[in-house]
Amino acid sequence: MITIKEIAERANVSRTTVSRVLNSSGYVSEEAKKRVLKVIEETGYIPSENAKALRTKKTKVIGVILPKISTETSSRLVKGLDEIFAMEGYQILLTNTNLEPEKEIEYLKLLKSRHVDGIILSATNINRTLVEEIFKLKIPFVTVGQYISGLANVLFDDYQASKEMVHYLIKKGNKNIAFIGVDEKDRSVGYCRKSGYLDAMKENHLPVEESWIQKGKFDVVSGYQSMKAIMALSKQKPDAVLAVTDRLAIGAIQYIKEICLSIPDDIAVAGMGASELSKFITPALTTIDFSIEDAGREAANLLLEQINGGNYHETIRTIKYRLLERSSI
Amino acid sequence: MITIKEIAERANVSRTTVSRVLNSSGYVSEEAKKRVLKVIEETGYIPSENAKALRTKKTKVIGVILPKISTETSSRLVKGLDEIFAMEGYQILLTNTNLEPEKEIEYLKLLKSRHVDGIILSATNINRTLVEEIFKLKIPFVTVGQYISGLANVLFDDYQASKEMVHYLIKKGNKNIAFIGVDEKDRSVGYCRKSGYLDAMKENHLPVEESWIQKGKFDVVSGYQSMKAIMALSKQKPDAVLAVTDRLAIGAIQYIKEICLSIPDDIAVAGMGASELSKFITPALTTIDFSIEDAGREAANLLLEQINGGNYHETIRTIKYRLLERSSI
DNA sequence: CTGAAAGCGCTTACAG
DNA sequence: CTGAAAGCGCTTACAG
Repeated sequence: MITIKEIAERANVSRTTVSRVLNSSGYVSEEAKKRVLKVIEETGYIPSENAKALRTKKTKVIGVILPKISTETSSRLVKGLDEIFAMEGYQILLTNTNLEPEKEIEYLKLLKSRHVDGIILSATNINRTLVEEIFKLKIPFVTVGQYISGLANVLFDDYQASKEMVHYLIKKGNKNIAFIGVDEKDRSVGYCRKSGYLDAMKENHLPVEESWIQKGKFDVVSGYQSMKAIMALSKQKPDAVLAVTDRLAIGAIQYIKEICLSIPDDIAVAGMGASELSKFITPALTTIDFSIEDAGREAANLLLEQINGGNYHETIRTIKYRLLERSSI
Repeated sequence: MITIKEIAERANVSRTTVSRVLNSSGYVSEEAKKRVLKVIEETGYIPSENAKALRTKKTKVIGVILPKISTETSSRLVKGLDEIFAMEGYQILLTNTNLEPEKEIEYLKLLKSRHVDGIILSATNINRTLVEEIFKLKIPFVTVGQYISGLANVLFDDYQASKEMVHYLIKKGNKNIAFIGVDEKDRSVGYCRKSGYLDAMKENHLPVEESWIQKGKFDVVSGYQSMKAIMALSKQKPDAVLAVTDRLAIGAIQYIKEICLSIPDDIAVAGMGASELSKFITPALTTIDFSIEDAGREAANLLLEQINGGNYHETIRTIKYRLLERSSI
């Protein structure tokens, strides 16, 4: 491989001078500069970022920790991140925990060892050891999707979104509203969205039958099963259902169609997430768009602020969601 | 930051010895080893991959160049890649050209400057300069999706898949089969899939009306428009349509529904790509699953072979596709 | 305007 | 079994 040394020799200057033209820093005579540039052009020399990083302590790479690599959420988030980071000349080092919590810590260390300039964590479940490790790192850090005290957070308004959807259902004439959630260990999707539902029902003095509340697992099949359970177990049959995820909602729709009830006349269905799917299924699904790309952009900007300024105190940015009215309600 | 030097001092050994226990290489007495390990534990020392890479010329990172970051194809590909690379301790450095050809070359250089151990290129349009740059790089390299002579290629069987789908359409009783394609500059999706269609029609002695062949742009809207054009311009109305992409097919379905024709009775619709969408729209779309994850795994393995063995001659691996029979035909 | 030299944090012959 | 020293490819005070 060709190095700065060789360029220096060929151009008849010192490595210092080559470095200066490379970084346009310090004084270099036009003449010397021209010679150096010519040699670089001829040789196709590309400076080693690695060596540079070792000296300067800046790698211009950002580590991203994802819970799952090929979900729509992950790819929308990465898209938003990349938009900002690419503009500033940062690269993204991708890391996928596959939902295994030990991997989060493993990757935290790995990213540290690679001297990334900052880390973005798309979190699902937060535990104490993870948080401790994050603080040990002492590195620019932003988490998105789950709140971690003391850090920079980009959050979705899970509680309000869920609440607003219930209000919307009620406004549309529904009263007996069932709910398909997920494990509450997932604080945002599991706990907050359920709270929103419960509080909205309470505010409207609407009773909630215990059997109306079922728990699924982020996939279509468990949406189907949850809906089935709701219909089987409830005394008062619901006239609407809110699922915390579009896929869950789609599963519910499948079951409702199967038993030949009509949507939204017999049962209205609400999803959350605004997946691509939601637009094209029949009936088109009314859902919440959490604007994941915005979250990505916001997170990138927050991280950049830390990298450049060094503002490390707790920050919370809540991303605006939109309720997409379609035909399932 | 804490370095190997400090560990050495604290453990009362040389940096050499610390390095040896870090890499379990060479002889180290149990006693010395124990001391070193203890200090590492206490200090939470994490060796710098950067410094290591500078010496060893191995970074354990793989550069991936994607045409678009948040498509289903990209994320399925990355998933496959990650499965293999993660097992071998490689990280993925992600790079997104956003379909701008100049960026491909830019990122090629950037990845080189970061001393990635190899590069995976998910290609769309191939041009001469790009190919030249790739060869200049002299670095383990695999392209997926488009053939580049002299390199390791992971390809989809676009021609055969398209042909088989037409045969299937014919077997199901369709004769007048229209076609929605894309620009033929995209050799795989545009050119090969169209050839497959044309040849299958010819083999079956089926005439093709010029107006049956329309060109879209990878999105739902242009599928809709293409279908509209087909219906408006054709003398003999088609009884089936093959779209080279599921999104195109979904656009076609939208238009067909809009003019109150029934699918598949009046017009059968075939897609390609096996997007998530295809499963859930009504009617469920018959399509081709190109097994993108397999392609990712295959590409990763090919690259690893090059990295370890240094086998640089042309290779072609064609990934098996599956025809998914659903209700749109 | 220019260059010699030190140093970033590692690994690896080499000598003992 | 262990360590001194050189070197990976850069940048950056410092001196001139």
